[in-house]
Amino acid sequence: MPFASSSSSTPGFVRRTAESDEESETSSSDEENGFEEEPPVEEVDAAEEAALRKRKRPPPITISLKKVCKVCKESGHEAGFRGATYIDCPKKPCFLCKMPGHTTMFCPHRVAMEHGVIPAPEKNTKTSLDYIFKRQINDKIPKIKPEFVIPDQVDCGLIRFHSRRITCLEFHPTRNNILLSGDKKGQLGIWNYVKQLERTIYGSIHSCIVNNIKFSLGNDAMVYTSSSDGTVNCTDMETGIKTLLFDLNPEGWNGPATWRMLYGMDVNIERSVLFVADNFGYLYSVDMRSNKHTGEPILIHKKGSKVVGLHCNPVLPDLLLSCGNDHFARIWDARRLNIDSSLASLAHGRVVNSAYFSPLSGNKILTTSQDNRIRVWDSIFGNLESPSREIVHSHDFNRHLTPFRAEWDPKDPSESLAVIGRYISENYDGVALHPIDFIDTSTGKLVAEVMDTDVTTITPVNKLHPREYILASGSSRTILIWKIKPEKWKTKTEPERKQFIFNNTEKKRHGKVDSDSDGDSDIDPKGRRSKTKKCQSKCTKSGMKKS
DNA sequence: AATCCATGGGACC
DNA sequence: TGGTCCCCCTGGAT
Repeated sequence: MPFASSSSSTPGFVRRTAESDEESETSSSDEENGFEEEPPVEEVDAAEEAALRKRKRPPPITISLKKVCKVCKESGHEAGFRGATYIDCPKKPCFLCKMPGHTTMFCPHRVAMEHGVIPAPEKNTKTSLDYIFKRQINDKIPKIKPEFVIPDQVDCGLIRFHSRRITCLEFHPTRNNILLSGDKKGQLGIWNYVKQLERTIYGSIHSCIVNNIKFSLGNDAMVYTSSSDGTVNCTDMETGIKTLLFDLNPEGWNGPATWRMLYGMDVNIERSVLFVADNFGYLYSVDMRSNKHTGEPILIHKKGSKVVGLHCNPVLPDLLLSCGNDHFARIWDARRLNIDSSLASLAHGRVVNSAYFSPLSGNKILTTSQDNRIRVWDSIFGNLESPSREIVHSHDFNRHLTPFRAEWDPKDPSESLAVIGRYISENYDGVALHPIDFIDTSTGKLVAEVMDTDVTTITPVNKLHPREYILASGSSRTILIWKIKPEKWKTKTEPERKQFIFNNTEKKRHGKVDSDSDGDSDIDPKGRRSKTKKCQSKCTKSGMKKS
């Protein structure tokens, strides 16, 4: 059993570890009057003019007498945070669904905490009873699809031993308690999350971003990593000794026009072939027995564009799925790879961050695109012209974040449940938090969301354990482990949405702790006690490190 | 404490 | 095809 099994108070599961996270509290302030602290109008204009002069541009010819919107520079409204709620610029398209005519606040696809994916305008016209009623009616609607389980209780632990942001996570294929992590700097972390202090970091595996961590069947002591430094390495987990398998930049750095980076990687276990793809659209195959590059590089996406991801079909390993910056995901027969030989091209509105075959049957495809849509194709043997469903979800990202990827729950027999971090924040009791969403991809419904008041950063990297009810997340430099108690998991046909808010500081707990529950907080977003027990805080005062 | 910047991607010219 | 500017939620270095 992970998490040191002990009693329900989980003493072995230390939330804070030595040297971990002094700085993690920085952005937790939530002034309700941030706008009142803006400098006066004259200063704003002076600063703007100075900035413009600096850029050697003519000064503005108009003098605004009011505060201006920082997004559109017009007066009359202001975009930005009001407390923990972000107010959109009304002149811009909705930040969530990208359609004009409304702001994120009133987007029909808004993930609003009170009522799932129901359009937000109802927010102000209905009481919560209406939603309970509606939900109960909905529960009566029969479902054809197989059942799956959603979390009912979660427990959380975190650690910070990377020095840069986490870029990828992978559970060890056979050792249940081992999590591997890659970071922006090129380091590889190995963490036994049951024995908190048992962790290693290998600092010289790569020289920049680790984009993929994979294992090959047969030797689970060796871990394969690909990186934006253009190399694939095979590292012995025990010794940290690495073997260079593949190097796309043997000449060294000669500028961005020639520097090749590896973003996609997967292993065809049957054939012992490792596929990697670069930022110029090319696919490479490496024989894992001889560690030799085989064949010629093949252009699989628009020339000069980045191939973002690769995935081999779990049932038909010769089927290869790729996705790229050219707005396409493509299916290939790996035995007959050549230019223009793709079996299917799946069009997307923007860059495709990820594309995955479903983990059990391999028959479905789940993609995440920067157009803020998760797409599902229900059968690779069916019509692939258009997706079976498009789910609007906030995962637009800027360059400072690891791209969001919706990933299947490998344990869900119905191949419906997926997990993905959310970009847009919600106001959770005065704090802006970015939850991790569990989505039923068969209906598009949000069935659960988890977040921690100690982690105010965005959590783009998420990985579900292949066998256990555990979610690993990477949020900036922090790695989180969410344990979803198996005995508490419910099987449901129409899942009720669950929130898991970890409220770990005395400040945040103030007045909201369920005194009967041994320190477990039990609040809903408005600070009222909720009907069901939703969240558990495992951070006792003694377990916390205070600066 | 404020500012800079990383080698991103899109829109627009 | 290339240059320029813009961007809601970074975060380390200076």
